[in-house]
Amino acid sequence: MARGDFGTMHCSMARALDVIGDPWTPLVLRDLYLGLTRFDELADDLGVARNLLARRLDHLVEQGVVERRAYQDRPPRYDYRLTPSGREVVPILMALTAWGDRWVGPQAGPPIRFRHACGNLVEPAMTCPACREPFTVATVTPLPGPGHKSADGTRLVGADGWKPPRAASDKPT
Amino acid sequence: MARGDFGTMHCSMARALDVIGDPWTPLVLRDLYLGLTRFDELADDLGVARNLLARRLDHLVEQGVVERRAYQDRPPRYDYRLTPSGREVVPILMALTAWGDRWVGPQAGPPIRFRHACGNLVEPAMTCPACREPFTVATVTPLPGPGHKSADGTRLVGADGWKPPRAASDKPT
DNA sequence: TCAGTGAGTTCATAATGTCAACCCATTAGT
DNA sequence: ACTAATGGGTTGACATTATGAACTCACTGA
Repeated sequence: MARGDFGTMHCSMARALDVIGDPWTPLVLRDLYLGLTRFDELADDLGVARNLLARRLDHLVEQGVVERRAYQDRPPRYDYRLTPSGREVVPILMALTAWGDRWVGPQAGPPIRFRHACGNLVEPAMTCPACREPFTVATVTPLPGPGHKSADGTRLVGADGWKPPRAASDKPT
Repeated sequence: MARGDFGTMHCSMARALDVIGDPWTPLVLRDLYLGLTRFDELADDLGVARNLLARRLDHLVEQGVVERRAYQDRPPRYDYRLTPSGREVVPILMALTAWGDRWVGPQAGPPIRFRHACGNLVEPAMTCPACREPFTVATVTPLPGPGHKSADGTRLVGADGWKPPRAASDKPT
């Protein structure tokens, strides 16, 4: 199984990873979110090799996450913007950033925080929209959906007696 | 800038990506969450090269996201479990899965869904814990935090007049 | 005319990933 | 006692991908 097959796997996460699973890609998307739009800005800001950045951007455009548009004609010049699907990834990147702060961040405290329109300074976390409680492995159960096939790592889903993973420090059963 | 430097960048997301940014790693963590624990189970389920899986697991153990423990002594046999930080990544993976369903998933519908302890079948989404509204790029503002340094892609954060990215279909200003 | 900008491309080299085969200690089957 | 199977890897050859620097090409502005 090679990385090139991610896009055809019957697994939504693998398919998502095919689009944004490259290590540079989330950083590119974050920069587009923060307001950088041009090739050189991205290359300079991230320090990524320019040919690699070109490939990543092409891929993101193909996948519909980023749009390439001309902002002048002579000479032709382009910039890059998030599409609706691209904008929907951003909160996930915020959650990832918050996780990084919590567990592997620099000692000095979070370099970046987020304020919601309601006025609150919030730590991005997954919350159940219905009851407002945070999602954790202990309070969420995976179930087979309409497109479920029992294969490729999802075969445990929906098995009778499924339990959230034991804490690493728990005794084996 | 090489991928090897991600762990030392002054950016919580880059540091998070250093830990879980490899394309296989989220799939490994998902399998551990779903209940697989053994090397061979993971290798067979994912189809990942075994030496690569060994390296990924070592890295995850080093970073404290996964714990390796002996479950028998003769012959020595080990399994892998999520640590607290590992369990905290899982909701982010759920969000990624949901994004994949929405934008790049198979036509047949989501292969997997999630039920919260409150009884609701929910689409994992980032929600403001205070006001219960979903996070979007339009309702969240990034601000410099206590550990902020103006460098490496975060220099736009907190700039006066920062605005969420325009829709790709909007006219340029 | 000459330097600079923006958006890349090309090339040599280095690092990683992939695949198949192998190893080792033990247990199960015959 | 011999044989195969299990589990958790390691080794090595080969293929793919990433990196970094230099180069291109079409302008623009001084």
